[in-house]
Parts: sequence; structure tokens; C-alpha cells
Amino acid sequence: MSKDLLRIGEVASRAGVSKRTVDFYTGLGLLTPARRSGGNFRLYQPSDVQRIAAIRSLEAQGIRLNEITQLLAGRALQDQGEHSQDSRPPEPEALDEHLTCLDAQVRALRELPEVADHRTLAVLATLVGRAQVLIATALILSEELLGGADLIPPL
Amino acid sequence: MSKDLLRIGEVASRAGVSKRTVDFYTGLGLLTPARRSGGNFRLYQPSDVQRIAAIRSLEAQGIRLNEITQLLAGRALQDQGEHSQDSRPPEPEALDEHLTCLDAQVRALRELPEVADHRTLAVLATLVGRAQVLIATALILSEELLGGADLIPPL
DNA sequence: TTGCTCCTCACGTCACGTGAGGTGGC
DNA sequence: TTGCTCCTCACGTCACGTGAGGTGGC
Repeated sequence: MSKDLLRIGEVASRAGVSKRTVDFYTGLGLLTPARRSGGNFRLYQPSDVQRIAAIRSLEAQGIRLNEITQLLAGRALQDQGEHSQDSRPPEPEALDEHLTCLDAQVRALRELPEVADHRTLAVLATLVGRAQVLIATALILSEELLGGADLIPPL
Repeated sequence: MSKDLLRIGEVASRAGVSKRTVDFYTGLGLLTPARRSGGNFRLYQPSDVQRIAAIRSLEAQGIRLNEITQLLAGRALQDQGEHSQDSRPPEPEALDEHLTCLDAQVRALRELPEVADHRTLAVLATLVGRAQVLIATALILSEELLGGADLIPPL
């Protein structure tokens, strides 16, 4: 559980980013080395490669690095004391509430096409598409966090 | 239909932004004056005040101004020739497809809580919450575009 | 020695504005 | 004259890195 740790170069090449970027992310607290080697080299867990992938997909959804830091903070918070930027961690029930709300919204949108003009539909399609990609990212992320349960619907 | 046009100062103060910002948005093609006055003053439609509100809420969702330009381009495209940045306008069916997909995803997420740990739930709640706000913005926007139909579910 | 790392200071780019100042018509 | 506008050039800030160079241990 601590033998297959990776140095920065290996992490970077597996994740497909530059060493400099791994260094940068580490400085931000987005990545936390499991420990340091005798020679003061940072040693990362292999799972940090997935973590970088997760970071990149969240970034692609327009989420800022400091939000991502909060979001993925579970482990990092134990290792490092203070990051706090006044963002309260969501309650477990929050997911349920959001899903219920989403459901209502989806139903409202279903009834829209009849009254809406072409341009309005285009705007909605773009925004809903964006939301949909966001949730797809969430599902992929949760699969990684859960270690490979098979939950993601096709398309 | 062309008498109650507004000059930049009036638009700005109604929208709660600076004149400079209205100027800036106009330069980007986000706003297009209905016409110019004799003295070359830009004359905006009163609805441009709502438009600015829409722009601000989309910005708040992390959508870039040039995306917003595309998104709201319906009228603007008739007035000004080329903005094109290679973004194809979404088909009318696209909304339906996204909604169907969203539906499937919401169902998948409903089954998650039993297997997922606290941290995973927190991450999901954040992302789903974000998606939900995005769609709420879409609904508000569509209400404006449609001129006040009553479609938005509470909360 | 070579190749890796660490760390730090600075620079680069892009998005999103904002300031300031000279212009002209009402 | 005053207050509005237009336009333009430049500057400011923030996020997100990237470059370069000196350091030290393997």
C-alpha cells in the first residue's frame, strides 16, 4: 500500500500533463503527495493519476481550480490543515433535493417545445446540454471515486 | 415600437451596470443598438435591459461572453454579419435528446446513495447542484424570451 | 556524469473589464 | 456651458499555467 508510489515525472507522463503542471497543482493543494522520499522527492499515489483526469474534466466544465480543490478535498483536508475559503460541505440529503428539483425542471422543459420558438429552443438546448455534460462528468467521477461500480447509462 | 428607445446611460442604470460595460458588451456584439440617433448616439431597446440581466446570469454560471454571444445570437446575427466561431446552432430535437439523457442520468443518480460514501455524495451534490442552477437559469431565460409564460417550478 | 527532483521568481496569455482623455452634438 | 455621448488606447486583475535557472541527492 506504499510501495508503488510514483515520482512527479511518472505521474505527469501517465496523466498526460507536464511535470510543471503536477508541481503547480501540488502547490495549490489539488494534489497531495502520500509522502516524501529520503531525497525529498514527492511520492504520489497511483490513484492521483485518475485524480488529475478528474481535475481536467472538471476544469473542462468551467469549474475553477479552487472550487475543485474544495470539491475533492476529502483526503486533502486530513493531510493539510487550512484551505478554508468559506464553502460549507454539502449535506448528504442535498443530492436528493437537487435531484428532485432537477426532475421538476425536466418536466417543465418537456412541456415547453409546443410554445417555444426556434431560437428559444436553441438556447435551452445549449444550456441543458451543458448541464447534461456536467452530470455525465459527475457520474464518471463517482465511478472513479467508488472504484468501478457500473452505473453510467449509455450516451 | 421605436419611440421608447434608450441611450446608453439609461440602459446602464436600469440594468445596474456601468455605461462602460454596456459599451464593452456592445463592442463584443452582445448588445446591438436598434439604431443610432441623429447625433450618432446608440439607441437600445428597453428589452436590452433584460438581455443584460440574462447575460449576467449566464456569466455567473461560468459561461464565457463569446459563448453567450453565440447563444443569444438570434437577433444579433441578422444585424451583424460575421461572428462565426464554428459553433453549429443546436437542432430543435437536441433539447429533447438532452432531456431524455438527463432523465436517465437522474435515475442512475437516484440509485447511487446506497452504495456511495459521504465524500462521493458531497461531490455529486455539488455538481448536480450546479447543473440544477444552470437549468433554472435556462428556465428563467426562456421565460424572458417567451415574454412571461408561467413555466418555472418553485424552488 | 546524467537524469531526475525541488523550489522560486518571473513571465506569458486570455477573459473581462475599467480609466482616462479628446471629440462632437444637444 | 453642462451633461451626455462616441471612440480609442492603455492599464488592471485574476485564473492558469509555463520557462528558466540554480540546488541537491541518486
